[in-house]
Amino acid sequence: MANIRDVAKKAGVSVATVSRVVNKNGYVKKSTLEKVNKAISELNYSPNAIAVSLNNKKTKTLGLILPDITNPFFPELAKAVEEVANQNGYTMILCNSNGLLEKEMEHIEMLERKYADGIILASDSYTEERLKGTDLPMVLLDRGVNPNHSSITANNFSGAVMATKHLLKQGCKKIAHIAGPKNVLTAVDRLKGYQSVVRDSNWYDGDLIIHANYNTKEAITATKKLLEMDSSIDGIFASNDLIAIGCLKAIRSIGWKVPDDIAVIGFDGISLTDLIIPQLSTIKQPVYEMGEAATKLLINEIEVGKKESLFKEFDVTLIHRESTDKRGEINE
Amino acid sequence: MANIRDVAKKAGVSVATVSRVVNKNGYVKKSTLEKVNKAISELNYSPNAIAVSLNNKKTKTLGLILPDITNPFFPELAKAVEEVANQNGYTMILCNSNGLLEKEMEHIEMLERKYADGIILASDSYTEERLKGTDLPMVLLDRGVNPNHSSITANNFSGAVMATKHLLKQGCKKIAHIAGPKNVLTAVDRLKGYQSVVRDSNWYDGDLIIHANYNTKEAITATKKLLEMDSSIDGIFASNDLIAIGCLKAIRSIGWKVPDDIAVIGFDGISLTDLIIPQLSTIKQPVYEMGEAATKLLINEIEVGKKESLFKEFDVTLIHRESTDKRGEINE
DNA sequence: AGAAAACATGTAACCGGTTACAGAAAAGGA
DNA sequence: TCCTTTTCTGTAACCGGTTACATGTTTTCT
Repeated sequence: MANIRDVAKKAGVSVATVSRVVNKNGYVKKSTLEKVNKAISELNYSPNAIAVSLNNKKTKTLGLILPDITNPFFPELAKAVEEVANQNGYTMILCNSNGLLEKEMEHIEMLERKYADGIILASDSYTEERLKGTDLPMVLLDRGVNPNHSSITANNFSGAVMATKHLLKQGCKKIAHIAGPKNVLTAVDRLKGYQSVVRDSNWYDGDLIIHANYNTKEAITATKKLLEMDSSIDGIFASNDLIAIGCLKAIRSIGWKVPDDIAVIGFDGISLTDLIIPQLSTIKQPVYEMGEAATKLLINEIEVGKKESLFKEFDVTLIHRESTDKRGEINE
Repeated sequence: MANIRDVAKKAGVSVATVSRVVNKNGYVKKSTLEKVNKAISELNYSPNAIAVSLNNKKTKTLGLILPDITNPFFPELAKAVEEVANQNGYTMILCNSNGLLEKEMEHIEMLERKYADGIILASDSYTEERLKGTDLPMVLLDRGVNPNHSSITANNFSGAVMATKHLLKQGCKKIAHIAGPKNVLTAVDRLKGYQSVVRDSNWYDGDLIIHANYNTKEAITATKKLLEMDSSIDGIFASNDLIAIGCLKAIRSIGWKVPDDIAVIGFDGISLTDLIIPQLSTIKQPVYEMGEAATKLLINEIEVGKKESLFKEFDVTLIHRESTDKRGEINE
């Protein structure tokens, strides 16, 4: 591949002039410009991005670190990040941390060595102290307010409130909550939202809360355990959609009917919820918008610098579908 | 961040010596090595990957271009690629082409400029001629044999045969096929597999084949059309799982029962098939293994060079679940 | 002991760009 | 016309590494 010296030679000018033409800065006589452009197109020259990066310490590369792209919540996020990045001339490196702090740190170090310009970190496990070594621009997803980094979140608390109230409105008399892991911020907020609604009900009992990881398998066991313990439960608010799907499977396996015997609502709004039967009610996060906002925020920090950490919280919306439709409000 | 000259100065040696220590090549006296290592750890030095790349023209970066990470088939592939890449010290750039040739070419050019070491291309739309400008190592997914590039495929034809025969064995008397787009290779192979089994049946008719894109929405319309046209159809082989899910929804909306009135089988084996109700029978591709193989092949081509193009075809497996279980073979 | 081989380290060119600086040419102003 | 300003272009240092080559020091072997 042709380099800048080849072009300079062919055009009969110096490399500096070629550089000026390519970057459209400095003075260049019209006739020279034409000569250079001719040489450029004849040699099919385009500047070596590595060499450029070595100079300006910018690679036009963003890192996206997430627990697991295989978790259906993340592909849409990744897509948003990639698209916005591309629109701004950036490229996206995808890293799976499997939720491991170690992996996260490895990835961050790698991205630093490779001179990534910034990082979007969607992490369960991150603790602030571990990050302080890094001075790369970084935007956090789902991490809550934080003095050093901007962050993007959905309103998990109010979403949980909506979900729980929705179950009540549908006529549920005893609502259980399958919560996510105790150390995950979003799970904690959703749990708090649930509690804030039901705490003062006469049927409320701490045993109605059971913890599970954000996946289907564990949710099945948890649900069975829950319903064995108390068969008067007629509503479940699951901390995310994958858990909710686990509920649905467990419920079906013991022969109960959804939503008549028991209503189920999830959280996240992954597309799967629309594909399963019965269709799952859920609290939808504007995932794409969140990824978009995170990326724009990051790019802005990279390009114009950061004044202060921003904390942006997105509203969630209730999607009412079959799995909670005890009152037949949905007409297909 | 400290650079090699800082380390050299601190250790009282030349940069060449530091480089030798870092890369463990050439001769270095034990005492010198210790001095240098001390300086390295004190300064927390790690070599600038950009500068290294500028020298050896290798970035330890792979590009993965795929139509849409949002399509549930791809996250697992992406994960495999990322994991294998990481294990070998590579990093993965993810690119969505949205199935557009233009976008694909843009991404390839960008990856070239950024000195990616190789590309894994999972493409529907690619045509050989467009690619000939590139001399980057490249492995193709789902593209069939090809003189210039190695490729990884699943055995789509034999999978389609398995699916169709499975429906027959379950007692289906008239099997329709919802095929994927005509210009997509995998879709064509699957169609051929279907035809090879049913061609000579007395009930066979070209109208039993209908085309749809690889998504749920179109599949719903297609299914309804199909069943309106011929209500004696009692089995559908869908060209992929997303289409199959569309079938399920359409069938349900007209009040038929799966699998009693009609059996449905998909293709791909995405995890969704296990989560929906009824659980979907499908032909499972070993997606992770395919991504793994593609990445290993690519890295091998990058590091040891390529002798010839390899064409590796993976076997698929039938997963028999509720959606085709007309004979009650499955005991839960 | 002397020569050859192995070990140890530094100098400087190079990868492919950008850019500060300097000098020359053209344009503008008095 | 002469001086100042603006335009134009080239030289060379620099970004942060790697490595060929030269040179010097030890070891090893006869």
